Amino acid sequence: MDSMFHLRRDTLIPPPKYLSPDAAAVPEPASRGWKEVLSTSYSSSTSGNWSWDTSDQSVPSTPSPPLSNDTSKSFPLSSQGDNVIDDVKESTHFLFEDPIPRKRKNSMKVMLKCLWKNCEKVLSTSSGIQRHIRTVHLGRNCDSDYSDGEEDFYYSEIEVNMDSLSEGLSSLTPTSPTTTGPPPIFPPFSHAAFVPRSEPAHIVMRGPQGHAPSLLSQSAPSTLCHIRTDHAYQATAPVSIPVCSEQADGNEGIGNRDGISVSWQSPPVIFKGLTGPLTHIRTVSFGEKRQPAPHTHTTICKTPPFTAPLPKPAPGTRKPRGEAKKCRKVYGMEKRDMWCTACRWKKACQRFTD
DNA sequence: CATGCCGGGCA
DNA sequence: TGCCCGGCATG
Repeated sequence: MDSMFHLRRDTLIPPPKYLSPDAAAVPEPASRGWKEVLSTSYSSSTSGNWSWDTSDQSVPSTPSPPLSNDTSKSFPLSSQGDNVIDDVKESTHFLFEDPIPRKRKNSMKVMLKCLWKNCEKVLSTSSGIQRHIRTVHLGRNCDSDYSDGEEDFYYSEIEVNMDSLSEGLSSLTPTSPTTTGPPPIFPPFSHAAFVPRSEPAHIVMRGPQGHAPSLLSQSAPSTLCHIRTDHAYQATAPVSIPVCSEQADGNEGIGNRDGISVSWQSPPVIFKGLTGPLTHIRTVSFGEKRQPAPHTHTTICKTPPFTAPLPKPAPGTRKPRGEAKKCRKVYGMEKRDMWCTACRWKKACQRFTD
Protein backbone atom coordinates (compact mmCIF):
# COMPACT_ATOMS: atom_id res chain seq x y z
CA MET A 1 0.00 0.00 0.00
CA ASP A 2 1.09 3.43 -0.60
CA SER A 3 -0.09 6.90 -0.25
CA MET A 4 -2.29 6.81 -3.24
CA PHE A 5 -4.87 4.96 -1.28
CA HIS A 6 -5.08 7.38 1.47
CA LEU A 7 -6.85 10.25 -0.09
CA ARG A 8 -10.12 9.58 1.41
CA ARG A 9 -12.82 11.31 3.29
CA ASP A 10 -11.45 14.65 2.45
CA THR A 11 -13.85 17.41 1.90
CA LEU A 12 -11.97 18.57 -1.09
CA ILE A 13 -11.06 15.41 -2.78
CA PRO A 14 -12.84 13.46 -5.42
CA PRO A 15 -15.02 10.54 -4.59
CA PRO A 16 -13.41 7.25 -3.87
CA LYS A 17 -13.72 6.05 -7.39
CA TYR A 18 -10.70 8.05 -8.32
CA LEU A 19 -8.70 6.73 -5.50
CA SER A 20 -9.10 3.11 -5.93
CA PRO A 21 -6.36 1.26 -7.67
CA ASP A 22 -8.82 0.14 -10.26
CA ALA A 23 -9.81 3.64 -11.04
CA ALA A 24 -6.24 4.60 -11.41
CA ALA A 25 -5.67 2.09 -14.08
CA VAL A 26 -8.99 2.01 -15.83
CA PRO A 27 -10.93 5.21 -15.79
CA GLU A 28 -14.56 4.60 -15.60
CA PRO A 29 -17.20 6.19 -17.71
CA ALA A 30 -18.62 9.32 -16.24
CA SER A 31 -22.06 7.96 -16.66
CA ARG A 32 -21.41 5.25 -14.22
CA GLY A 33 -23.77 5.33 -11.31
CA TRP A 34 -22.57 6.22 -7.93
CA LYS A 35 -23.88 3.12 -6.39
CA GLU A 36 -21.91 1.05 -8.75
CA VAL A 37 -18.90 3.18 -8.29
CA LEU A 38 -19.08 2.99 -4.58
CA SER A 39 -19.65 -0.67 -4.49
CA THR A 40 -16.67 -1.36 -6.63
CA SER A 41 -14.38 0.98 -4.91
CA TYR A 42 -15.42 -0.22 -1.54
CA SER A 43 -14.94 -3.77 -2.47
CA SER A 44 -11.46 -2.96 -3.54
CA SER A 45 -10.89 -1.07 -0.39
CA THR A 46 -11.82 -3.93 1.80
CA SER A 47 -9.30 -6.05 0.06
CA GLY A 48 -6.63 -3.85 1.44
CA ASN A 49 -5.83 -2.89 4.94
CA TRP A 50 -8.09 0.09 4.99
CA SER A 51 -11.71 0.64 4.61
CA TRP A 52 -14.28 3.26 4.76
CA ASP A 53 -17.24 2.62 6.88
CA THR A 54 -20.06 4.43 5.23
CA SER A 55 -22.27 4.06 8.23
CA ASP A 56 -20.99 7.30 9.63
CA GLN A 57 -22.35 9.28 6.77
CA SER A 58 -24.79 11.74 8.10
CA VAL A 59 -27.03 11.55 5.08
CA PRO A 60 -26.83 7.99 4.03
CA SER A 61 -30.13 7.94 2.23
CA THR A 62 -29.15 10.20 -0.58
CA PRO A 63 -27.81 8.64 -3.70
CA SER A 64 -25.09 11.20 -3.80
CA PRO A 65 -21.56 10.15 -3.17
CA PRO A 66 -20.05 10.89 0.19
CA LEU A 67 -18.09 13.71 -1.28
CA SER A 68 -21.19 15.55 -2.11
CA ASN A 69 -22.38 15.40 1.40
CA ASP A 70 -19.13 16.57 2.73
CA THR A 71 -18.82 19.22 0.13
CA SER A 72 -22.19 20.61 0.79
CA LYS A 73 -21.42 20.73 4.43
CA SER A 74 -18.00 22.12 4.17
CA PHE A 75 -18.32 24.66 1.46
CA PRO A 76 -21.17 26.88 1.94
CA LEU A 77 -19.78 29.94 0.39
CA SER A 78 -20.12 31.92 3.51
CA SER A 79 -19.84 31.72 7.23
CA GLN A 80 -17.81 28.66 7.74
CA GLY A 81 -15.79 28.27 10.82
CA ASP A 82 -12.65 26.46 11.68
CA ASN A 83 -14.42 23.18 11.75
CA VAL A 84 -13.62 22.98 8.10
CA ILE A 85 -10.01 23.20 8.88
CA ASP A 86 -10.30 20.59 11.53
CA ASP A 87 -12.09 18.36 9.15
CA VAL A 88 -9.42 18.81 6.58
CA LYS A 89 -6.76 18.22 9.12
CA GLU A 90 -8.28 15.04 10.24
CA SER A 91 -8.87 13.84 6.78
CA THR A 92 -5.43 14.71 5.58
CA HIS A 93 -3.99 12.90 8.46
CA PHE A 94 -6.02 9.96 7.47
CA LEU A 95 -5.11 10.48 3.90
CA PHE A 96 -1.44 10.15 4.01
CA GLU A 97 -1.24 7.68 6.78
CA ASP A 98 2.09 8.66 8.05
CA PRO A 99 4.16 5.84 9.31
CA ILE A 100 5.23 8.10 12.09
CA PRO A 101 2.33 9.83 13.72
CA ARG A 102 2.77 13.51 13.50
CA LYS A 103 1.87 15.83 16.24
CA ARG A 104 -0.59 17.46 14.03
CA LYS A 105 -3.33 18.54 16.31
CA ASN A 106 -1.60 21.40 17.93
CA SER A 107 1.31 22.29 15.77
CA MET A 108 -0.02 21.98 12.28
CA LYS A 109 -2.25 24.59 10.84
CA VAL A 110 -3.93 24.34 7.51
CA MET A 111 -3.80 27.56 5.64
CA LEU A 112 -5.40 28.31 2.35
CA LYS A 113 -3.36 30.26 -0.10
CA CYS A 114 -4.80 32.03 -3.06
CA LEU A 115 -3.23 30.85 -6.27
CA TRP A 116 -4.26 33.69 -8.44
CA LYS A 117 -1.34 35.24 -10.06
CA ASN A 118 0.48 37.78 -8.00
CA CYS A 119 -1.81 37.16 -5.12
CA GLU A 120 -0.33 35.78 -1.99
CA LYS A 121 -3.42 35.93 0.08
CA VAL A 122 -3.42 33.34 2.77
CA LEU A 123 -6.45 32.66 4.82
CA SER A 124 -7.31 29.99 7.22
CA THR A 125 -10.79 29.20 6.14
CA SER A 126 -12.15 27.99 2.89
CA SER A 127 -14.98 30.41 3.10
CA GLY A 128 -12.55 33.19 3.63
CA ILE A 129 -10.40 32.29 0.71
CA GLN A 130 -13.41 31.79 -1.46
CA ARG A 131 -14.79 35.11 -0.45
CA HIS A 132 -11.45 36.66 -1.16
CA ILE A 133 -11.29 35.11 -4.59
CA ARG A 134 -14.82 35.98 -5.39
CA THR A 135 -14.53 39.54 -4.37
CA VAL A 136 -11.01 40.34 -5.36
CA HIS A 137 -10.43 38.19 -8.40
CA LEU A 138 -13.85 37.48 -9.69
CA GLY A 139 -15.21 40.90 -8.97
CA ARG A 140 -18.24 39.58 -7.24
CA ASN A 141 -20.08 41.30 -4.52
CA CYS A 142 -19.09 39.70 -1.29
CA ASP A 143 -22.57 39.89 0.07
CA SER A 144 -24.01 38.16 -2.86
CA ASP A 145 -24.30 34.46 -2.56
CA TYR A 146 -24.76 34.32 -6.25
CA SER A 147 -23.05 31.35 -7.62
CA ASP A 148 -23.58 30.08 -11.08
CA GLY A 149 -21.29 27.19 -10.63
CA GLU A 150 -18.78 28.84 -12.83
CA GLU A 151 -16.49 30.17 -10.24
CA ASP A 152 -13.01 28.97 -9.92
CA PHE A 153 -11.61 29.11 -6.49
CA TYR A 154 -8.03 28.29 -6.98
CA TYR A 155 -6.28 28.04 -3.76
CA SER A 156 -3.97 25.71 -2.05
CA GLU A 157 -4.06 24.06 1.25
CA ILE A 158 -0.87 24.67 3.04
CA GLU A 159 -0.08 22.96 6.22
CA VAL A 160 2.16 25.04 8.34
CA ASN A 161 3.98 23.95 11.36
CA MET A 162 2.82 26.54 13.76
CA ASP A 163 5.37 25.56 16.33
CA SER A 164 8.12 26.42 13.97
CA LEU A 165 6.46 29.47 12.67
CA SER A 166 5.60 30.77 16.06
CA GLU A 167 9.22 30.94 16.94
CA GLY A 168 9.91 33.59 14.42
CA LEU A 169 6.49 34.62 13.40
CA SER A 170 4.82 34.93 16.72
CA SER A 171 3.27 38.19 15.76
CA LEU A 172 1.38 36.62 12.94
CA THR A 173 -1.95 35.04 13.43
CA PRO A 174 -4.06 33.30 10.89
CA THR A 175 -7.31 34.68 9.83
CA SER A 176 -10.33 33.05 11.21
CA PRO A 177 -13.85 34.13 11.99
CA THR A 178 -12.56 35.29 15.31
CA THR A 179 -9.27 36.68 14.28
CA THR A 180 -8.48 39.23 11.70
CA GLY A 181 -5.64 40.17 9.50
CA PRO A 182 -4.41 37.62 7.05
CA PRO A 183 -0.89 36.65 7.87
CA PRO A 184 1.49 37.62 5.13
CA ILE A 185 3.74 34.87 6.20
CA PHE A 186 4.40 33.23 2.94
CA PRO A 187 6.91 34.33 0.45
CA PRO A 188 5.60 34.43 -3.04
CA PHE A 189 5.77 30.85 -3.95
CA SER A 190 2.80 30.50 -6.13
CA HIS A 191 4.74 28.21 -8.31
CA ALA A 192 5.38 25.97 -5.43
CA ALA A 193 1.95 24.65 -5.96
CA PHE A 194 3.07 23.27 -9.24
CA VAL A 195 6.25 21.60 -8.34
CA PRO A 196 6.66 18.14 -9.69
CA ARG A 197 4.69 15.73 -7.72
CA SER A 198 7.39 13.21 -7.40
CA GLU A 199 9.34 15.21 -4.96
CA PRO A 200 8.28 17.32 -2.08
CA ALA A 201 9.20 20.90 -2.25
CA HIS A 202 10.93 22.37 0.66
CA ILE A 203 9.88 25.85 1.30
CA VAL A 204 11.77 27.81 3.82
CA MET A 205 9.77 30.42 5.51
CA ARG A 206 11.18 33.84 5.63
CA GLY A 207 11.19 35.26 9.05
CA PRO A 208 9.61 38.54 9.99
CA GLN A 209 12.90 40.33 9.75
CA GLY A 210 13.35 39.10 6.27
CA HIS A 211 16.36 37.01 6.96
CA ALA A 212 17.64 35.45 3.87
CA PRO A 213 16.19 32.00 3.80
CA SER A 214 18.37 29.07 3.09
CA LEU A 215 16.33 28.00 0.20
CA LEU A 216 16.02 24.40 -0.67
CA SER A 217 18.10 23.50 2.23
CA GLN A 218 17.43 21.01 4.90
CA SER A 219 19.67 22.88 7.23
CA ALA A 220 16.93 24.94 8.72
CA PRO A 221 14.41 22.43 9.83
CA SER A 222 12.84 24.74 12.29
CA THR A 223 11.41 26.79 9.52
CA LEU A 224 10.92 24.06 7.09
CA CYS A 225 7.57 23.59 5.58
CA HIS A 226 6.92 20.66 3.38
CA ILE A 227 4.42 21.19 0.75
CA ARG A 228 2.79 18.77 -1.47
CA THR A 229 0.62 19.28 -4.42
CA ASP A 230 -2.54 17.37 -4.37
CA HIS A 231 -3.62 19.15 -7.39
CA ALA A 232 -7.30 19.20 -7.80
CA TYR A 233 -8.23 20.27 -11.23
CA GLN A 234 -11.65 20.90 -12.44
CA ALA A 235 -12.82 18.54 -15.06
CA THR A 236 -15.69 16.40 -15.98
CA ALA A 237 -13.74 13.48 -17.18
CA PRO A 238 -11.60 11.72 -14.65
CA VAL A 239 -9.07 10.69 -17.17
CA SER A 240 -6.10 12.23 -18.84
CA ILE A 241 -4.50 15.54 -18.20
CA PRO A 242 -5.40 17.86 -21.00
CA VAL A 243 -3.58 20.83 -19.69
CA CYS A 244 -4.96 23.15 -22.25
CA SER A 245 -8.39 22.30 -23.36
CA GLU A 246 -11.90 23.47 -23.38
CA GLN A 247 -13.40 20.17 -22.57
CA ALA A 248 -14.44 20.83 -19.05
CA ASP A 249 -17.45 22.92 -19.61
CA GLY A 250 -20.13 20.64 -18.37
CA ASN A 251 -21.73 20.81 -15.02
CA GLU A 252 -21.83 17.14 -14.41
CA GLY A 253 -18.42 17.14 -12.92
CA ILE A 254 -17.70 14.62 -10.33
CA GLY A 255 -18.75 15.87 -7.01
CA ASN A 256 -20.74 18.63 -8.56
CA ARG A 257 -23.33 19.84 -6.23
CA ASP A 258 -24.92 23.15 -5.59
CA GLY A 259 -22.80 24.77 -8.20
CA ILE A 260 -19.63 23.45 -6.78
CA SER A 261 -17.76 20.81 -8.57
CA VAL A 262 -14.66 19.17 -7.47
CA SER A 263 -12.96 16.62 -9.52
CA TRP A 264 -9.54 15.64 -10.60
CA GLN A 265 -7.98 15.32 -13.91
CA SER A 266 -4.94 13.79 -12.44
CA PRO A 267 -5.15 10.12 -11.94
CA PRO A 268 -4.30 9.22 -8.42
CA VAL A 269 -1.49 7.09 -9.61
CA ILE A 270 0.60 10.19 -9.31
CA PHE A 271 0.89 9.65 -5.62
CA LYS A 272 2.71 6.44 -5.99
CA GLY A 273 6.09 7.95 -5.60
CA LEU A 274 5.28 9.97 -2.59
CA THR A 275 6.51 8.71 0.65
CA GLY A 276 7.18 10.05 4.03
CA PRO A 277 5.34 12.37 6.32
CA LEU A 278 4.69 15.28 4.13
CA THR A 279 2.41 18.05 4.88
CA HIS A 280 0.90 19.30 1.78
CA ILE A 281 -0.58 21.88 -0.40
CA ARG A 282 -3.67 21.01 -2.20
CA THR A 283 -4.75 23.14 -5.02
CA VAL A 284 -8.44 23.41 -5.28
CA SER A 285 -10.62 24.84 -7.90
CA PHE A 286 -14.32 25.02 -7.83
CA GLY A 287 -16.32 25.71 -10.87
CA GLU A 288 -15.73 25.16 -14.47
CA LYS A 289 -15.33 28.31 -16.35
CA ARG A 290 -12.46 30.39 -15.27
CA GLN A 291 -8.81 30.03 -14.92
CA PRO A 292 -7.02 31.52 -12.02
CA ALA A 293 -4.53 33.56 -13.86
CA PRO A 294 -4.48 33.85 -17.58
CA HIS A 295 -0.90 33.89 -18.63
CA THR A 296 -1.02 35.29 -22.08
CA HIS A 297 -3.54 36.52 -24.48
CA THR A 298 -3.11 33.61 -26.73
CA THR A 299 -2.85 30.69 -24.41
CA ILE A 300 -6.14 29.50 -23.11
CA CYS A 301 -5.51 27.07 -20.38
CA LYS A 302 -8.32 25.96 -18.23
CA THR A 303 -6.08 24.47 -15.67
CA PRO A 304 -3.27 25.94 -13.65
CA PRO A 305 0.06 25.89 -15.37
CA PHE A 306 0.99 22.60 -13.96
CA THR A 307 2.23 20.15 -16.49
CA ALA A 308 2.29 16.77 -14.98
CA PRO A 309 3.98 14.22 -17.10
CA LEU A 310 1.45 12.03 -18.69
CA PRO A 311 1.39 8.96 -16.59
CA LYS A 312 3.02 6.23 -18.50
CA PRO A 313 0.62 3.38 -18.80
CA ALA A 314 1.46 0.94 -16.16
CA PRO A 315 3.43 -1.95 -17.48
CA GLY A 316 1.09 -4.63 -18.49
CA THR A 317 -1.89 -2.43 -19.13
CA ARG A 318 -3.04 -3.20 -22.59
CA LYS A 319 -5.99 -2.17 -24.57
CA PRO A 320 -8.82 -4.58 -24.35
CA ARG A 321 -8.72 -7.43 -26.71
CA GLY A 322 -10.61 -6.84 -29.88
CA GLU A 323 -13.76 -8.63 -30.76
CA ALA A 324 -12.76 -9.64 -34.25
CA LYS A 325 -11.41 -13.09 -34.78
CA LYS A 326 -7.87 -13.00 -35.83
CA CYS A 327 -5.94 -15.11 -38.25
CA ARG A 328 -5.07 -17.62 -35.63
CA LYS A 329 -8.65 -18.25 -34.85
CA VAL A 330 -9.89 -18.07 -38.41
CA TYR A 331 -7.35 -20.28 -40.00
CA GLY A 332 -6.10 -22.23 -37.11
CA MET A 333 -2.62 -23.33 -36.32
CA GLU A 334 -2.58 -25.87 -39.15
CA LYS A 335 -3.03 -23.12 -41.74
CA ARG A 336 -0.56 -20.80 -40.24
CA ASP A 337 0.85 -19.90 -43.59
CA MET A 338 -2.43 -18.22 -44.35
CA TRP A 339 -2.07 -15.87 -41.44
CA CYS A 340 -1.13 -12.34 -41.97
CA THR A 341 2.46 -11.62 -41.26
CA ALA A 342 1.64 -9.79 -38.09
CA CYS A 343 -0.17 -12.74 -36.73
CA ARG A 344 2.64 -14.97 -37.75
CA TRP A 345 4.98 -12.74 -35.89
CA LYS A 346 2.65 -12.61 -32.96
CA LYS A 347 2.00 -8.99 -33.54
CA ALA A 348 -1.28 -7.18 -33.73
CA CYS A 349 -3.28 -8.65 -36.51
CA GLN A 350 -3.35 -6.54 -39.61
CA ARG A 351 -5.93 -8.47 -41.50
CA PHE A 352 -8.71 -8.49 -39.01
CA THR A 353 -8.37 -5.23 -37.32
CA ASP A 354 -10.88 -4.03 -34.82
C1' DC B 1 -6.56 -22.69 -21.24
C1' DA B 2 -6.79 -20.33 -25.73
C1' DT B 3 -5.98 -16.21 -27.72
C1' DG B 4 -3.92 -11.68 -28.80
C1' DC B 5 0.04 -9.18 -28.96
C1' DC B 6 3.83 -6.47 -26.55
C1' DG B 7 8.55 -6.32 -25.99
C1' DG B 8 12.70 -7.77 -27.23
C1' DG B 9 16.25 -10.74 -29.34
C1' DC B 10 18.51 -12.23 -33.46
C1' DA B 11 20.20 -12.43 -38.26
C1' DT C 1 13.96 -4.75 -41.50
C1' DG C 2 12.19 -9.20 -41.25
C1' DC C 3 11.44 -12.90 -38.40
C1' DC C 4 10.66 -15.25 -34.29
C1' DC C 5 9.37 -16.12 -29.58
C1' DG C 6 8.94 -15.42 -24.32
C1' DG C 7 5.77 -13.87 -21.56
C1' DC C 8 1.80 -11.54 -20.03
C1' DA C 9 -3.06 -9.87 -20.15
C1' DT C 10 -7.50 -11.04 -21.29
C1' DG C 11 -11.65 -13.64 -21.68
